[in-house]
Amino acid sequence: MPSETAAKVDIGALASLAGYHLRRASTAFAVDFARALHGTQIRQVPFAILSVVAANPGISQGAVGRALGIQRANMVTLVIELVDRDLVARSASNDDRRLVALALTAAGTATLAACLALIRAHEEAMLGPLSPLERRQLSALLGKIAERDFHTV
Amino acid sequence: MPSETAAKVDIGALASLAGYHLRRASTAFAVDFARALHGTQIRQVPFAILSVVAANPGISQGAVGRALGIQRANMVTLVIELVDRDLVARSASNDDRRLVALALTAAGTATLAACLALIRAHEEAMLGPLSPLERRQLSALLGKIAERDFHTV
DNA sequence: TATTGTTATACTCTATAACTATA
DNA sequence: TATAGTTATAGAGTATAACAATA
Repeated sequence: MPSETAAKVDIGALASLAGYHLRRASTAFAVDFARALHGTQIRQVPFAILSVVAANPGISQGAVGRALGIQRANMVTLVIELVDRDLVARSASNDDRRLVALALTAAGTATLAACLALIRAHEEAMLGPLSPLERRQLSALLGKIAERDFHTV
Repeated sequence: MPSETAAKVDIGALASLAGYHLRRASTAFAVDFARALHGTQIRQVPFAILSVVAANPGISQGAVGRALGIQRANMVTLVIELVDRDLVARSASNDDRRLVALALTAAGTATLAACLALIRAHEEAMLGPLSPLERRQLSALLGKIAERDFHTV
């Protein structure tokens, strides 16, 4: 009987946990993000890096990681990917030769803009059921939660 | 100069994206969940399975997966882990011999209760900065977003 | 000593494809 | 033919430890 579709199962204690709903909503966004940006080959985390580098030309690799909650060790592979795709350029800092300075290439700037347009449409679709007031409320509430010491993007 | 602590870097366009804040908040919850339940060896996804099975004794493995957005293939390993730890018991359904019926063992019931107490404290800490009204608002808003066809936990 | 970037490695979660046994 | 469970495998994100170069 194919008419059994979605049986609406009771999820128990889970229903009262904010962490669970946060996880489901976040994953839903991630899935739709991947769908919306499939053509660009840009994923959520690399996009976040592009956004931070664009806002801070010459920023060090480590500083980008700290801003996004990405560990040093994991930044390496992510940056290499962006450099290999010619979206980000690396240069040695003169002041402190331990630092690697990052900046967007022309292609990186163009890609960021193109992605942003796709992401705006994706967000609009995902937030569809929310009024402008509710969207502001959501942002404010999430901000209060995540405004701490966290690691990890 | 160690006083540079958290340089408050501008994250650019990211700051206006609900998906980004959702991801950060969700990850923050996941990290603290792992910390709070470290002693129990129970992770977010296995806990979700325990919760659904507890609320629906005898439910099939596939139905649990559909309720939580976990794919059939991925349910297998997760259920095996819970069975190996004697938290969940499997039995063959009489009506439809393709189905595997799941139920909590006594140990599973006890573990679920113990985890829930730890999770309540963890949620209380994570939602600390939110008033009771704001918590209800957050739940309602997340519910509106995730109330769709999604897959994936 | 402390920090940056790096390498190596492991674990969790998620995804797809193909197989079997039942229906 | 369709579904449930399974197996195998891969990709993405995140975690820790240890090393070299530099401060």
